[in-house]
Formats: sequence, C-alpha cells, structure tokens
Amino acid sequence: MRMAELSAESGMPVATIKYYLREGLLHPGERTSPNQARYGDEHVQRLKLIRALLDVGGLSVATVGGVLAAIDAGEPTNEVLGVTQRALVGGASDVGEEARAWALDLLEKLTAAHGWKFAPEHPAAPGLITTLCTIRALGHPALIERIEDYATLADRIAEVDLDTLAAHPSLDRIVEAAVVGTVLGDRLFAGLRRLAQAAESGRRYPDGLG
Amino acid sequence: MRMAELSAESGMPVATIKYYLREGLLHPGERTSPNQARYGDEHVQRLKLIRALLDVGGLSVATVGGVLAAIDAGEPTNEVLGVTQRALVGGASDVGEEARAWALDLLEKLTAAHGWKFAPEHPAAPGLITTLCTIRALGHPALIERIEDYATLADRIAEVDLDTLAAHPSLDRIVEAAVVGTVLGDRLFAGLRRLAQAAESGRRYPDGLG
DNA sequence: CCAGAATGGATAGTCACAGTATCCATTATG
DNA sequence: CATAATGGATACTGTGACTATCCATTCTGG
Repeated sequence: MRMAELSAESGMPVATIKYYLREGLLHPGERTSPNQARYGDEHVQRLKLIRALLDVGGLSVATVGGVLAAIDAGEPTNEVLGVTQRALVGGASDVGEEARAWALDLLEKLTAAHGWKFAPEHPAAPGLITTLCTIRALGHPALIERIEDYATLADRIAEVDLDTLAAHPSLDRIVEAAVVGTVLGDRLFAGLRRLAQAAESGRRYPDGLG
Repeated sequence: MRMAELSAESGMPVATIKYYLREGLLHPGERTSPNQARYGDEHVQRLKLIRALLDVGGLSVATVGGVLAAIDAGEPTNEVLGVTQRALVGGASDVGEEARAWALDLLEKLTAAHGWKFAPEHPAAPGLITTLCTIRALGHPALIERIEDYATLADRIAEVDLDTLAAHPSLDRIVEAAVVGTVLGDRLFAGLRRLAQAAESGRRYPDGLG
C-alpha cells in the first residue's frame, strides 16, 4: 500500500498522515528504495487508534505519541497504563498545603477501607487530589460525603475492567486493550451514567426537576 | 471590591478577568459611575467555578459560557444538564450507517433491560454511539460484551448521584450542584476507578502484569 | 484641589496546537 | 520517457485562550 491508498483506506488527508509520521505517532513504512516506502494494514489500524485517542479520548497529539511509544517499547503493562493514566487525569495544580493534606488524608482513609495500596506516587493521585480540593473549594460537600459509595462502586467496576482485560485472547495486543479500555472505557461509562441518571431522575421526579 | 482586589482575591490576572467579562462568563460588576464598577464575593465564587470547569472539567471557554448562561437564565434543571452533558460528551462523528444502526440497536436493548427511557435525542446519545462504534472499529469486542455489567453499575452510581443532589440544602444552588456533580463527578469517579483498578490488578497478578 | 495611580473598554498581539499547503529532488508507471 | 506520485523539508493557516497596550475617565492621598 502506498501513501495515496493509505490515505484513501483510512479516510484521512495525506498531509495529516505525513504529520503523524513526523511526530512519530505512525511508524515509517517499509522502504522499497531510498525515498519510497510501503505501508500495510497495521498502519491503517494504527491510524484508527490514533484518531480514537485524539477524538474520543480527547488526548493531545503529544500525549498520544507518548502512549504509543510506551506501547511500542514493550514497556510493562503497568508502565503503559501509568503513562495513559497520567495523560488522562491531568497534572496537579496549586491547591495549597492545607487542602492537599486534607485530600491526602481522605484518600488514606479510603485506601485503608478498601484494601487499596494507595501511594501519592500513583499516577491518578495528582488528578484526584486536584479534583477533591476543587470540589471542596467550590463548596459542594455533599459530593465528598458520598465518596465511600463511589469508591465501593469503583471497586465493582474495576473487577469488570479486569475481567474484560483477562478475556482478551491475543497476548500481544493486551497492552493496547488496556489503553483502549482505560481511555474509551471512561467515555463509555460516563455516557451510561448519563443515561442512568436521566432514568433515575425520571423515576424520582416524574414531573421533572423544574 | 475593585478590579485589583478581585484579581488578588481570585489569584488570576486582571487581563484574564477582563477577558471573561468580555466573553460573558462573569457578570459585570455593579456600576458606581459610568465607567467604574464594584465586585463582590459572588464574583470570586464565579471565578472559582469558571476555573474548575475549564481546568478540571476540561471544557472550553465557549462551552463554559453556554453552561453558565443556562444556569443564569434559570433554565429548568434538565435543560442545564442537557447543555452540560452535550458539552462533556462531544458531538457525533461519522461512523457509517451500518455501525450507527448497530449501536442504536445495542442501546435499545440496554434501555429495555434497565428500564431506561432512552431516546436518540438524549444529549448523551451521540457521544455514546460514537464511543461504541469506535470501540467496535478498533476490534475490542470484550469491552462491549460486558456493557451489561457496566450499565448495571451505572444504575447504582446514578442512585448515588441523585442522593447527592437531593441532599443539597439550598435550592437556588441545586442547578450549580448538578453541573459540578456532572463535570467533576466524572473526573472524581475516573480517578477512583484508576485506584481500584490498580488494587484489583495487584490482587489478581501479585507479580505484576508486565 | 490636584498629580499620579487605577479603572473600564477597545483593540491588537502572542503562543501553542493541530493540522495544511507548497516545493522539490527523486521514483514509479503507462 | 513523459506524467504522476512519493518522501522529506519548510512554511503557512486557523483556532483558542489568553496577554499587552492605549486611552479617556475616575478615584485618591497629600
């Protein structure tokens, strides 16, 4: 397959494919001469994955590059997931010393109650701390008071997540499956949550919330 | 409070505050003369909310403007949530007629099984359809095979969500609480899910996955 | 009361990001 | 072998989110 066919097959402009090649998101094709290359199905597949992470996952091109590089490098699954999770969760922002301590304490307790092995080094930690502190600063304690319930359900969903991963047949794509499961899994569940909220709201307030 | 104090209080540059005023995210202050104004605590509060939706929620300035306008206009709660959800979930992308039909059928079945009242007009629908089709196109059926489990857990979490909302004391801020609960609630749960996944993974594979 | 700082409002400039477009010296192909 | 396509480099565009500059008032401390 040559560039024009790859473009047709994937439905994206040649210029864009070249851009992804430059950025290292897409492997260079197999050289057939000093300045010609041939591409295969794996390139089409890769382009699909790139678009999914960009469009549905909302990651930046640079982040996608990092995630794909980790996959390609054959990093241990945990490391790839770490990269992915750091990307998804957004860095820490200044929340003040007192607020940070409060959030850490809260997470500490949650961890103990759920048999998690939480460490402040966990990739999700900075984002969680920021989110918790933001909710508190906005004055919405009700959300935080129910964090126990949310954590319990997070446990349940993590079981399903791991079942999903374990069910995956091919071992060489399990890391990709983990990334897709993490990035698109969040979107999927968020959507289902919306639907379920609407249903529950209709159940509780048949005349509308007003 | 005047501009310089509002800036100091909120920790953001004067130029940025002026920008939000221009974009209509922040109400103009109370005029004290044709070209002077005074600001209050509600402006500080509003700036916090804006930053939360921008930074933690990842919304665009234009989207935040739309959400806040809906809140200010005293739109019915469902409408405000609709605006918020459309913003969060991202529009539909071209997925092809066959794939769309498949996704709609899947959602139809899910809806029936869970007593939801799904309609393709639901704000979350386009995003869900896109996500489902993307997962399928990437060749990860395992994720979709477990959608029943995810939907069941979405039901459980929606109950907690509605409890959270119902617990809110002040009626005039309940719409804001709904927005915060939706936008930050997703982030919060995603973070907890990461923690729970790590714990479950450690439980199942004590020697690491990788 | 008045000099100097601050304000509201308008306009223009900057920076990063995600592409697009153009060139061009080779290759491929009918 | 004439025409089209390719890889690679470089330059350009458009959007989003600020950031900076001006300026005609307005405030404020001495």
